[in-house]
Amino acid sequence: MLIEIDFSSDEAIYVQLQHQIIMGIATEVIREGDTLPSVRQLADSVGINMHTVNKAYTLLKQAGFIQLDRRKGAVIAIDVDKIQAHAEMKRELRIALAKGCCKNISRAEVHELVDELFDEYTRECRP
Amino acid sequence: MLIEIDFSSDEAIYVQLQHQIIMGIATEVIREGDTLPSVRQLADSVGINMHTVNKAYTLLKQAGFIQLDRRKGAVIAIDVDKIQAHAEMKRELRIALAKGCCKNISRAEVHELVDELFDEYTRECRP
DNA sequence: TACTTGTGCTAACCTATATATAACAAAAGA
DNA sequence: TCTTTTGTTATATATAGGTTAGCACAAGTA
Repeated sequence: MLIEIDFSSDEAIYVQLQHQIIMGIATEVIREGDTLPSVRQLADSVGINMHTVNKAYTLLKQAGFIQLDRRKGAVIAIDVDKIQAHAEMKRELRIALAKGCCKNISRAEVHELVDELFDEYTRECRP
Repeated sequence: MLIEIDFSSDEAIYVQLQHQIIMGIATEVIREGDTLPSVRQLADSVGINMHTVNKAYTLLKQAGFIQLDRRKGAVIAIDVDKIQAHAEMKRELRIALAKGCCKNISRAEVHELVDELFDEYTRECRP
């Protein structure tokens, strides 16, 4: 999986790493059971410090996206907690949608945008 | 408009201020033309520094939610740039929805959530 | 044995956040 | 006119977060 970091971005490197790996799972570039490069390998290939990668991996583990195993390295393993995931999404969407509402973006336009984004994700999202 | 700050939150105070004011506009607690308290008044009433409020106001001005006038103070004035607002929302939703997709939250469930959130906003969102 | 793995620790550097204090010109009100 | 309040700018300080560096260890691999 190709990972690219924008060093001029105002987003922290470890946050960018998390986002790219989550996008990789959603778009099925990487799938359950696949392994990510080790913290040292990824740090070397991207050109950042080992601890920055470790921070991203640790947070992804806490969020239930990967599991860290000394034998296998970082393995994609989704721990589905729909209650928590739903609550987290609601919290994140509340402000984003309010901003759009202030800017006269209609409910229908948001629905269109959701469909557009979901079409990017090839991963099967079960109801 | 009542503003409450959670000092134990990991969100910066000036970010919390922005969010609460944006939510206030979306829920029509404050409307176009209404004035916000001055930076010093709000700082005093909330118990924070003047510069923290000023930072929030300046960013809200740059984002096109308020206008700062030496005579009237901070006035709610929406500068609608739908192109930019749409792009910004798309960027913010991309990661949030990808997370949900990984956690098996379906497209339909997201649509429900969008409707649920939009029902909180009483402001008329024109298409 | 030699190597790599995740993990833990300390230290240093830079930036971001928040505070305090001060000062200024423009506008409002008395 | 005088005073007060306004947004704005500036400087300084303290704390927290992000990133890097180097070192070390136990567990697992080749």
